[in-house]
Amino acid sequence: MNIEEPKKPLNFIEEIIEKDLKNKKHNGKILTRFPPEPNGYLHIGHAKSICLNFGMAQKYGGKCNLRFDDTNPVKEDVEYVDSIKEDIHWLGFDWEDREFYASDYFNQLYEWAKLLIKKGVAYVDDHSADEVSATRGTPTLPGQESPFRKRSVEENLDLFEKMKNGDFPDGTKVLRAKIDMASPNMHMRDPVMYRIKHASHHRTGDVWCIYPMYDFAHGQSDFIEGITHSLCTLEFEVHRPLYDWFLDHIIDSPEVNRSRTHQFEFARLNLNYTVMSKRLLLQLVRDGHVNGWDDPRMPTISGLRRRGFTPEAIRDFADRVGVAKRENVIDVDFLEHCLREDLNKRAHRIMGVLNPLKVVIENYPEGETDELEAINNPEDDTMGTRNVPFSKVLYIEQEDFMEDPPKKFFRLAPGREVRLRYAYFITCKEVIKDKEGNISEIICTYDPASRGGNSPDGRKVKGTLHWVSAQHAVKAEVRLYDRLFVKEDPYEYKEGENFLSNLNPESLKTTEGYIEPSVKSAQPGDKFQFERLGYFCVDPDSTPDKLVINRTVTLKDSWAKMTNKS
RNA sequence: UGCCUCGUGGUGUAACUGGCAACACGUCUGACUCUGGAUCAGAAGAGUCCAGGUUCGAGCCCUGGCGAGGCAGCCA
Repeated sequence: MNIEEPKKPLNFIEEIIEKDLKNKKHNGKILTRFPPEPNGYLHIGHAKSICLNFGMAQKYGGKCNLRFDDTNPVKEDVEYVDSIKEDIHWLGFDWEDREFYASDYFNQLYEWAKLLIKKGVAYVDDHSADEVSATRGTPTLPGQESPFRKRSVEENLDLFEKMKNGDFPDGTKVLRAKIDMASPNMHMRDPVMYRIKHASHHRTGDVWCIYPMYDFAHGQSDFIEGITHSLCTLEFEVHRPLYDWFLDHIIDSPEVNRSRTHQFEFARLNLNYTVMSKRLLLQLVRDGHVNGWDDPRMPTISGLRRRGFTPEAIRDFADRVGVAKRENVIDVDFLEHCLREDLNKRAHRIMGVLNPLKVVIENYPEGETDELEAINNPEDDTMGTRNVPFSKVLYIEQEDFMEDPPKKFFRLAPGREVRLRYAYFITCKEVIKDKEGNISEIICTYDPASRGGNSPDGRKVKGTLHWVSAQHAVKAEVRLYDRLFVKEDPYEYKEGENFLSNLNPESLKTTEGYIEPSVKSAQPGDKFQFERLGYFCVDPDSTPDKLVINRTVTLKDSWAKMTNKS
């Protein structure tokens, strides 16, 4: 465990686990589970839960199960099962052979339902959904008992079996727990345990036409698997009495009961400039506001992966935001900070120009090419060096030249000398404009003695620019992403509007970039830093003759910050 | 006029279970630099939602307010 000096403070879950471990509550065992419903793609909020559940298991020498909460066949699909498994593995976690489904337990659940009927604490209700709803009361008003509540055990057993056999159409009957229609906790007002759905299930096919509700499946699934700590988000807090109630009525052995599973709730992750609801994410996909679940602007795991995030960065993020019970909204900047920190250490550096400005080196021999050595990663010299070709015609970034520069502009301007990274010092001699007066190219001279980037006379230049040789550069489609929403809180909109009106119309801009030839061999998923610009990765849309590159995140830019202020 | 949970710098998370609030991110300085990146050094920023109470002493305990979130699917 952790007996070391720095001892990071424990979150409340860790405190509970350590206490339980000390008291040998579960015979010193820890077993958690990650229980997604396969009805959508996983997002960064799930990543927090995955990291927590697998992380606790790892930290305390336990295991973590993967269990699909597949109790509602009409919403679920294998497509989602597959994507969820892929995402969890990609994040770096493994459930080994412990891949379970709530549907694995349908038989057992059915038996337990009959047991509750026999105990007189469950009954078949003929009410329609509307009637059930109308008699449930409100949070401030008690509900009314159903007239079917006092059916005999025999009748209930018979009816329930007929429900199972498919004798009744959808919605005509439900099995309910007999608890307390006046309970201040709505979930205890005779909650529905089973409903009829003549729908085929992605795993059990047409074997069943009645399906258990979440509340009647989750706690028991935890119990069957021997989960010690069932971690979920805050909205399930009010379900806990019910979670316990079902178990109370199912477990008859005091010894088993002593170490049985317990639910603990933590606050879900929220990010600003982002929506996290599966329903809304689905809407974005279905209505074509983004290009699929893995659109790099989506907060889905698959979107982040395609955007160029690393699992390490996401895990670090999950670790650093912590776990507590209070509502929180985390700055997306912090997520990006964690990413930059990771990529800074590992990303191969190359040069690429996004908004090219032609530079002609007047005194450089026509047709000649020079190979200059460039460092692949200044943070890690084991990554070595590469050669970058230099020639008479180059591209630099438009923003790196100003005809009439302000005080603190360190880059190129008429008469000024700057360094081209790993290459030469150049001095701007002339600015050439087109008929409209736009700068079309600039003429410079270079100092051959500054080859490699330093001048023998020790003179200094204030600016260093990235560049690319025009004749050697590889063209690529570069996709520049920005946040999907313009508002910090996308749910804040005017009356009559919805969250879609907060979509950022400029969340994706595409441009043609010129990149140094070493990218030619890059494969989808490869990540690198374009010096001075940001981190980028190769998109799977790339083909052998067309490179598509995503901008993952920009570098911090203190010049931009300065100019934005004034 | 119900129940549950929560309320600590701008944002998160801590405070050895009562000893005058720490860490990270952000912000602002400065140093260094062949990425205006990275790195390094430093600063500002909360007196812990409010009001009482217990105590020598409270962010931690008690009482009462106020505020936020959750709960009325045959969704999970």
